[in-house]
Amino acid sequence: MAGERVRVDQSFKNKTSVVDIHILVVDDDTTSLAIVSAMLRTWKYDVVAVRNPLDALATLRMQKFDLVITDLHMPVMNGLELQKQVEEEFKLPVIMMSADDGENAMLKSLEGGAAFYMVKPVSPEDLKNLWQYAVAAKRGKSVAIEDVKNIPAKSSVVSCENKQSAASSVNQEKQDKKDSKRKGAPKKGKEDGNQKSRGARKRPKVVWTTSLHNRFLEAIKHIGLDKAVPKRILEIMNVRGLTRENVASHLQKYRLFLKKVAERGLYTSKGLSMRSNFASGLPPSLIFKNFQQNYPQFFKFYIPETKNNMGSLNSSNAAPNFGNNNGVNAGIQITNGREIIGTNEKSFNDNGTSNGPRSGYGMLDGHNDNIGLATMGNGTFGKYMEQGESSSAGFENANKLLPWFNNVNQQENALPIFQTKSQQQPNLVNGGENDYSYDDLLNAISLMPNLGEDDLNELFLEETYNQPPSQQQGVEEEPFDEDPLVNELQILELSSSSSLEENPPLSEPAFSPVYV
DNA sequence: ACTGTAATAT
DNA sequence: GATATTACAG
Repeated sequence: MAGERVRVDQSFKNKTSVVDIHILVVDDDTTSLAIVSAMLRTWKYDVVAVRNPLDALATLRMQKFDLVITDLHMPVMNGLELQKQVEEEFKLPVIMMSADDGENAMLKSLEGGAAFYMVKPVSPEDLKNLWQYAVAAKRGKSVAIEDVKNIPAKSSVVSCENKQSAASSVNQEKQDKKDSKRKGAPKKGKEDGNQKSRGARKRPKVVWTTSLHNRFLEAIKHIGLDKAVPKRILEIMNVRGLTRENVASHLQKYRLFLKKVAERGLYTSKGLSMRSNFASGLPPSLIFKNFQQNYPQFFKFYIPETKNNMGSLNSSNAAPNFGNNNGVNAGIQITNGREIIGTNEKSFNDNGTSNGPRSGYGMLDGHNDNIGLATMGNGTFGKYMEQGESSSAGFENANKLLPWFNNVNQQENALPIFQTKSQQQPNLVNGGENDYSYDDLLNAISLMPNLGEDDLNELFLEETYNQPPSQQQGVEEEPFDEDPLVNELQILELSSSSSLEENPPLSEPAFSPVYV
């Protein structure tokens, strides 16, 4: 039902026109309705016009739309009420339209959930770029909003991706970092500014779109976490124009992210944004399903004998080490906010060179949204360990665990992950082992401290806007160009020549990487 | 030759 | 703020 696709004309870059965006226009004023509809059609939108909200709802139930534009003031049901209903039933973005330019009406609409507010009379220009709302909503994230003017800051749709990791108040542990390098003298005898007019970068910046990042994640998964070094990732990603430096930079950031997440215990509201760039663009449930399918063997726990033994883990139970040459032990490190179980604060920043305790960052699988789905409540680990007495949310127990994959030694690419409720009690959840439902997600999330309603809402929104393919009805899935602006990066043809046989580069790219 | 890390530039 | 570049060290 809500899984229809939005196809963006490849040529939109020049023509600024969009095809296949279905818009429902609702206005009791026939004239206004006709004008707006006509204007929308000039921009090549597919438009259906109805005169009252009830008809609108009926129409929505019969036909797929990407966007609803409604007048605010209407009899029987006003635009706000309609928006609520549309939101609830169809999860479509609603754009409010009204001659009322009062702040009150605008704020009410936007706060009520409208994606945008347009004051009548609307101009063609106002309508030109509305497709971006549809696309943004559909993808649960922002797109490159280019020409839309006056985007209200409160828009719930626009740029929701960019507000990732807002606070990030975790920067405290790092200031005392003895600033070893780059301190006094840049030895390299290039003191003065002989900057060779580096104003123009040879290559523009790579935009790490979700898809490109997903490819990056897939490459890591493909290679194996501990072997995932820039050069190798680059090979596997197989993206034309992408440089090792690009990958290294991104990998650096990615690791920082992982570290942060691991340190924070994977569950805080602000620290783990479901919309992080490092979260896969897939909906959480789908991610999880995928993960389960891809790594069924990983859904077991290893329970360490004691706490604080991470640094002395022997080879048979060591966490995967993907800090390849610096002795960093990677593994999920559950924190209770202060102490990191399995290592300790002192050793966490230890930069020594001996075999002593090392800190590290937890590694997640490429679809690290999984961490957000971890169920850590009471009973979750009942199968594997004795439960404490806590009857609260149950994190106490979790703090005593150091779960990661049971095959950590067999496979170099072992990935630590938490177990889900579904995984444990497959028969109790929707009767299907592989079925991760909303309830499942909600259940898991709700057991995590510091997750507010907003987070849940976000999750639901994302889930809704990104229906798994299996739930899409009769809509063929084609690669979606999330940012069709530029298309310079191309996937290289699969070169099956060299030593990549066992791990051939990814093929069949499903994205359009871009430069900026 | 390559990597990770961090500082710094764009 | 995200990404690139650079320096440095291993």
